[in-house]
Amino acid sequence: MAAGGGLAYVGTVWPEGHCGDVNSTYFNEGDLVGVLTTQPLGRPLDYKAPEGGCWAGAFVEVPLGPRKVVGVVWGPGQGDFDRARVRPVSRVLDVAPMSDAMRQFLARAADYTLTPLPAMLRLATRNPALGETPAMRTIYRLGDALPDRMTAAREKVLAVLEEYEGLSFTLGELAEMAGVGTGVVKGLVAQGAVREEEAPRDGPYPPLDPDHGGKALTPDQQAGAAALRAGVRSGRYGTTLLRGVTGSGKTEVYLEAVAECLRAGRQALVLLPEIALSAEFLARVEARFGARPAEWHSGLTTTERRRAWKMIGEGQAQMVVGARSALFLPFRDLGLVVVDEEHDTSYKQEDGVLYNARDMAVLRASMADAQVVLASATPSLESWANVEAGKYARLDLTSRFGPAVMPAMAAIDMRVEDLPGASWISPALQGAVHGRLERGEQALLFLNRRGYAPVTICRACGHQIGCTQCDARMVEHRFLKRLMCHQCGETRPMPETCPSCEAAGKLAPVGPGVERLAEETERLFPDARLAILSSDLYGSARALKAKIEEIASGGADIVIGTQLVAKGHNFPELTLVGVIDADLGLQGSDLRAAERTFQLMRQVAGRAGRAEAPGEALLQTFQPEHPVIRAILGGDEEAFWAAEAAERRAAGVPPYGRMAGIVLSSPDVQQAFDLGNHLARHDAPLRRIGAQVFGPAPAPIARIRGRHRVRLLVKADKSAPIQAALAEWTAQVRLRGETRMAIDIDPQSFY
DNA sequence: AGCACGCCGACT
DNA sequence: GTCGGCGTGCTC
Repeated sequence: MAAGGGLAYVGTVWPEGHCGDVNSTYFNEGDLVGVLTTQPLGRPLDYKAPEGGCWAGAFVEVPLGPRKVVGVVWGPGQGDFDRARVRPVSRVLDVAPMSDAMRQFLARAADYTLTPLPAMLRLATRNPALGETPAMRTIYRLGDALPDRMTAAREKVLAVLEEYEGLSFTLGELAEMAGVGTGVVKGLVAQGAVREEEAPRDGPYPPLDPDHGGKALTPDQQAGAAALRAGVRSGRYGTTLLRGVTGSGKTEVYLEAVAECLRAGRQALVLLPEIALSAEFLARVEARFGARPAEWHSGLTTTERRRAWKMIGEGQAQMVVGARSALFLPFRDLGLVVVDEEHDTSYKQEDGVLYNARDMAVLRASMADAQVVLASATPSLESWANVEAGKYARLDLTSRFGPAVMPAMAAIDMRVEDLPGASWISPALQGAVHGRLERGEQALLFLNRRGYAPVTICRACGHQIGCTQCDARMVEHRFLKRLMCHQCGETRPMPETCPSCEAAGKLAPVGPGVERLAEETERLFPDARLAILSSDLYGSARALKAKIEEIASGGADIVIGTQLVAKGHNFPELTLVGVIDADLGLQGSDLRAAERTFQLMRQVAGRAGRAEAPGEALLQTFQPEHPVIRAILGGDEEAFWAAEAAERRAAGVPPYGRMAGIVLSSPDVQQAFDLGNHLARHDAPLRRIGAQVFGPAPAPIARIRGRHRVRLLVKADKSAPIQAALAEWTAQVRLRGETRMAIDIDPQSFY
């Protein structure tokens, strides 16, 4: 820990023990060190250690050509560069060095994802102003002298300082806590009874108390909590799949594991999908531990970001609640990683690097002797298979917390419902909604499609309006009065005439989006208060979260939402969920279509009936006999997973085989295809490990932002060393001009 | 990533 | 002649 609670900042000498690594190396002045920067050079460059030497892992500033860049001392220098041209490290930055374990983790993660190491380092240092001296602020502490005249106001100020000795307050904070004006504090300063000090703005986070506010747990929860606590106490790596239906109290259970981790003096990380990172969740953590944890997500300001990054690196933040990139924070001593909603597909996305946060969490934990808890109501097939294979432990929370039960689920067979054109709410569903409205309960109509209508067609010539930059149709957003491409985000005004045949007044919307569904709902239920929840309707994540909270507190009778309503928000009044198009996710030939639809439908249905009133979920479908629809309705999850697993195993695809997607993109289709064909022909490195190449073929979205995309798929045995083979294979080609190659290990979709 | 170098088309 | 296009290569 930094001396003096973070006061001894400037010029801190990071001692040996501080790194958390017993065997970290020290380099004397003039020694050759290898410094890794975020510049895409592929490997560390040699520099001379600066005056005073430096530790391996130190953050440094080095000259690179005419510039100065930030880097990390990765290890000893290579010594293969003309010694006379080696330049010295400019300076060592005043932040905690990167631990050996963190450097190893980044290296392993880079190997796994076939990402250049500098890009990996960028993920771990994507935070502001490391090189700058920290901003200071004035804080107020108890002084040595007594005031010559004691008043009631002065007493209050001194009482606050005595009660919270060791904590530091700004002028405003102290005055507010004492309930006095700032003049009183200033008066005490003049008399020496209160001392002014300069302290870094980046202060430690308030301590969390593992025994602050434990809730009474059900026997089921107690058993789960005990098992997780034992895992944390072991001080070794282990992964547990914590399965429990919505409302079964998973959060309470894993917070007990966090508590045990805090007791052990180690740091805990809770990963959430970005959208689920809500004030509600943070309030629950605060209620349990008596103070707010550190946060890490895209909405932080530069100052908050730097404080979190530095304090986590010094072990001055015991718990971090964050989105997936929090996995790359410089924890001193990580003892537990919770991945909540572990099946969520947003864990696998581009941050410049293609990685799956769930898998990287397991990798990082295994290298840090930490425990992993994967929590979900509907686990991914990967995790299910890892449990079956004995790699993960499994805990099931079966009973729902409180009096509510899982909603009754039923299909509405749309083949026999009599629906006029341009309407999507069947009479059966309308009836159910009426019933809920009469009882003063909330209903949710779920449609996983943003906008007004997914297709705009010309009734004169049949033309469908597409994006000029992408191979995708423009989606009408009536709220914005524009057409929008959901691939590149480009918008343009809704045209009056057909762009193809120029006929006027012939453009017609086809199919529903949530906005159009809202229109129909308004017609059917003119007296109900409507709310639409769609990620594009609110300017910011903050505004969206505010809207969600308004709805949760009863600010709407009917909620119309896209999939973001499925993600971990409590709507206590909600008792009916109507899925407008349960077949939507089953179209196409994606390998994971069944799994995703199953997860999404179960999750959405789980929104209904959390509190006292029993819930009901109705699925509108044109194929009620479809095995996935039947599995969703039947609720036999084990049977569904087993059947799905058997199919995947037979096909030799993930999680029973390994796959990689290679996307080549270029403004010129021919160049992308030529490169793809060249790779496909020179597949010796892949054949050697028994892997097959499919393609090249146009990618699922053949053009995005004006770049044509060509895709190759590689399929190999589970045990085959696919990364090494892919590296050798792709090294055979050199990318020229505008052509780009992206390698996606374990892709989420396999069209 | 930047930034320099260098080798070919249309301008004062 | 020379300004400037961006392909290629280098950065310790």
